[in-house]
Amino acid sequence: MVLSMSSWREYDRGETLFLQGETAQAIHIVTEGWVKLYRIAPNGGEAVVNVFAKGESFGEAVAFRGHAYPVSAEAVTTCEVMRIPSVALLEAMRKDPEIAVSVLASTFAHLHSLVSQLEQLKAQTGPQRVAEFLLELCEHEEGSCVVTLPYDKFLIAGRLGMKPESLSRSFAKLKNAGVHIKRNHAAIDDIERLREFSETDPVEAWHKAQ
Amino acid sequence: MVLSMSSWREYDRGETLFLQGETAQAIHIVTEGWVKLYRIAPNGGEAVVNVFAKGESFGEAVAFRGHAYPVSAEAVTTCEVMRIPSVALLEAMRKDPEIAVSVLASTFAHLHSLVSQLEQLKAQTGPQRVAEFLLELCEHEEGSCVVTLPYDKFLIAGRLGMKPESLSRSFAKLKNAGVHIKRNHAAIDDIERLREFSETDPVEAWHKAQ
DNA sequence: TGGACTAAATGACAATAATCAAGTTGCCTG
DNA sequence: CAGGCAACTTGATTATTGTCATTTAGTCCA
Repeated sequence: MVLSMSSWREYDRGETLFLQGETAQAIHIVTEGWVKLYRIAPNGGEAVVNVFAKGESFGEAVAFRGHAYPVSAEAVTTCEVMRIPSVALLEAMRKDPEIAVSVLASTFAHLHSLVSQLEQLKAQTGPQRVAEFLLELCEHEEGSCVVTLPYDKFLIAGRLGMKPESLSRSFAKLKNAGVHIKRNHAAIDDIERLREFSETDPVEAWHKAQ
Repeated sequence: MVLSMSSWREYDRGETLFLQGETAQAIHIVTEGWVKLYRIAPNGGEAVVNVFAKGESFGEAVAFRGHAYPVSAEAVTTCEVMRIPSVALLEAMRKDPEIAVSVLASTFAHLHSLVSQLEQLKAQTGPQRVAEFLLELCEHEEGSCVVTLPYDKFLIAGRLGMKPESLSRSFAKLKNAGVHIKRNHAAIDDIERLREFSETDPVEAWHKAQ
């Protein structure tokens, strides 16, 4: 039932899914590619709020009330997105409250991710945020590994609240924590060591980075 | 029904309502005073995520899944808090899906507030964030007004992602935008002018602040 | 193979915010 | 009213980040 009312679309890189201020009438699920949520401040600055990958959904909380989107969405790669009209999901929710609970759970995940970002911005230095970003990409908890940077450095910088130049310098500092960047791959010598770097006091971290 | 299962408690200033990592079993509604939500980063830094006033609720999204709180909560003034066990609300939601929708709406409000904070941190300078904070306290859209700072400056600084000293200096810079601080009151000469300050380009704002 | 384009790194400098230290100010209490 | 405490302000210095300009490297395509 829900599926029957859903539509499905492809977007090219750079294409806009919706703009902040538009009235929300559907929730979106990324089925392929990457979508970024960003916000333009009145002074013109862009803040990347989140980047969603395959399987993730966004816009739940907004759509239900027909509020205006607080953010804009843009495809950062060619991608496929499923669109579920909010009326369809609302109806489903009325029939099965379990659905309501799982929508809430998903919304909570977003809330949690925003809280994490706030913590990082307020309490960590640039290189520490980069370290944490890399750690989240790792699949293991220890040892060494090589991760692929999921999108270009310009976007990563935005996501971490810094300029591309600063990201570049952060990568340079992380060499002392055993991280080597080559193209869009990052080789991490020792995951534990990198985690320690991201968790130590900023002033200590500074000495280590020298 | 829901109310019959709820409890009600007073907290002294500085008392902890819950700590991050604890399992959530209830949502909280502030009926008097102020409660801050904060998060301690692994490196020891504290990030104030939000400060809630009378009438506001928090913890909805977490409680439903019995997840661990991502943040800690502490009373910043003496306050009264209502506690609704999540089982009670879950049951109510099953009976009346409308409740689910309104819980989602409230969760969305939090989500929106977090997005705003991210935007401010990523795209605005310190003084601009302070200006915006003051504007949110104003009840009018234009003209002049006097607002009362809702909590002490140490906490305001934390909420805005800066050190108390920086807040102090920001206030000093805002004198040029027609803001005068006296004790815990801020007199704003011209709301429009202050808004313009918070919305102009950082580099322009700098010239104006000289 | 050789441009031409783009992404990224680097250097020099300005600007913003943190840190440390020293004053204020107001308030409470004996 | 003096003394002491706590919150806040101010000053001097350092560190981090942003900005602008330039260089390097990689990729595409004829």
